[in-house]
Amino acid sequence: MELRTLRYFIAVVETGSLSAASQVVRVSQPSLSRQLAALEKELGLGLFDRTPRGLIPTSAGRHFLAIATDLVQRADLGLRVMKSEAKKELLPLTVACPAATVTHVIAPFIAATGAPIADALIRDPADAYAAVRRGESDMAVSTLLPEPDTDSLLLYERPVFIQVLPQHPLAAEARVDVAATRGHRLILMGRRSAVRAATEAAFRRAGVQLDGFDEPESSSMAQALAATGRGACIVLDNPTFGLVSRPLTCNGEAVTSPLYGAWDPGHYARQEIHATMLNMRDWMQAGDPVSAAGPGNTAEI
Amino acid sequence: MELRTLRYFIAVVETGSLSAASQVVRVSQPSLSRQLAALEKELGLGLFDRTPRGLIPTSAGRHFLAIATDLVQRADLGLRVMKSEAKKELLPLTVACPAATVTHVIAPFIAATGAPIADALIRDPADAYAAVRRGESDMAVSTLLPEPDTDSLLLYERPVFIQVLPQHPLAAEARVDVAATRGHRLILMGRRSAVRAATEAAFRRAGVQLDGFDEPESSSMAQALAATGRGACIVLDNPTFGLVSRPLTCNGEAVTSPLYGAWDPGHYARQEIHATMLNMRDWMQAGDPVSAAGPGNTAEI
DNA sequence: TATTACCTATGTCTTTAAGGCATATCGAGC
DNA sequence: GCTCGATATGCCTTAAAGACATAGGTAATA
Repeated sequence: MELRTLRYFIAVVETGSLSAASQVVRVSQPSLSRQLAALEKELGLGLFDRTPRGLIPTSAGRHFLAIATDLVQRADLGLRVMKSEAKKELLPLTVACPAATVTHVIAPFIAATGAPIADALIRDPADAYAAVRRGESDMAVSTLLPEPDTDSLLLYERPVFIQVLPQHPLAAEARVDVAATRGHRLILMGRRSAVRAATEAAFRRAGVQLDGFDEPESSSMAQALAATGRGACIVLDNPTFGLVSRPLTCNGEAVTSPLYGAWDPGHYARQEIHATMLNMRDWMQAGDPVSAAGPGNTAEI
Repeated sequence: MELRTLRYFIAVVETGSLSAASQVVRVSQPSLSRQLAALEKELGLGLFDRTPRGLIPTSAGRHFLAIATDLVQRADLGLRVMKSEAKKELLPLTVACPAATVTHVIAPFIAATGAPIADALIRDPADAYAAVRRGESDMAVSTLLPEPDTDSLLLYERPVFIQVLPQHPLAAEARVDVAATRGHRLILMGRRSAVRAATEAAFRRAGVQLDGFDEPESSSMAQALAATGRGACIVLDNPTFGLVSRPLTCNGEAVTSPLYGAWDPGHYARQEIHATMLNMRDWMQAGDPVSAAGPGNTAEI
């Protein structure tokens, strides 16, 4: 069993046929046919059911797919790690996180510190950790609580902002208490987001009724922005361009939503990932451009 | 980079020379020389310093060794898992645990349930978890608290026994309270064992002074047995052949020491390992031959 | 029902990489 | 300077991967 064979196997599962896989791995179809047969013989079981329309993996084949992808993924990762070591530079890391986190956290962090983050994959908060698990990225940044079997870190307790058009009455205040939102229409983004949970908890704590945010528009940023034109307020952790952002407070305390970093404890470059995450945490806590911004600064955009 | 190459690389690191490694992997020395050179070229860095006395790995080489062994180990494990699946049987598991655990727990468990445990590696309690981490065994059973990044299970709270010769006055009691040991010489095995910790805690709780167990003989079972001839009492969780074992109690409650099971959460057969561990736990809790034994039964041997 | 259009499997040949043998080379120790 | 034990290299052999042509089989379709 060699890694090459495993790559062929994976390509066949993914494409569903030898002919199609042969295009992907740039090897002739007969060669694939023979090597798969040899692999099945070595393992002692059938990995595919052959049909005239292609190959469909058996249950053993699906099981082996998990093993094979794990191995190939680790091998590629190992190669990446060693090659970066050869160039005597830090391994260029990739991070999976929501789109707003890229623009508001990752990009400024890279700009400020030169951290070795080479690419960012846009993922839902709920899918960011899964991307790490699938090996698509080296680490994840998300608002959701990391799963217990990953290495993780609380990066920052990010303030939640009330975001309105400049002419909105709430824009006159430096900070907005939950009680002060009474009579205003609030829009919370996402059905199961951490910001929504933190906001709902704050309103519950303050004993203030909260309504009007399960509307359909709450899932679309464009519709939410349109609603601000009709006087609505968006509740979000990342300031929105064109709106004035005012920290939301509850009994004088800022309402916050956590931001976590997570990575695979079995990653060959876990030390470097851990170091990068610690840097990101320190950088955010020392002077997150968002939270440190005064009313006339970044938070105003 | 293929698995074959990685195996060669590992053999060279382990033997320290191409000539010696060529004996191990049954490939000629020149072939190894060439393949290692090709590997170094592919990675873009030197893995070894060549000396007239052999090859010594560079720091990059030592780093790559960790990656290579991890990959090869997982590949072998994957092959094992698939082959057991091919034979439609459970994967024959191996367990690392202390010697006494084999005779008193693992062996009776296999005999009673037919669990798929094919082999047991004798390891110190402190080294059992490390054996799993090194890939030497699929799971570990130990008295020590498992490390947080492994999957683990509390198997059983095992009673601690006072073990004496049949003619010893304490043998007349069905159970021995910590207070009743006053005036007797106690021997605790091991300097940092869980049984010692549990026993010391029980004596502290009862306010009874405990002494005489930091003697040199406490580390050797043979010397401890000899001491019983001079009236001493051994404190252990596993009954000892030739001695009478009486449960140790503290304020009426049995003094116990925990037994844990642990395994690698990334193991390809983690479900099967988990199931086996759950079976072991249920079996121990339903009727551990040691704890269930009356005074005239197993505990008497 | 015959045809067509896709598949996969197999026979045969080519190419490439691994492997083996002999030997050159090198450095430490005597 | 010589020997010994190591690695590296030239040259040949072998085995496996790969390519090409083609056989065989099934589903959709005329």
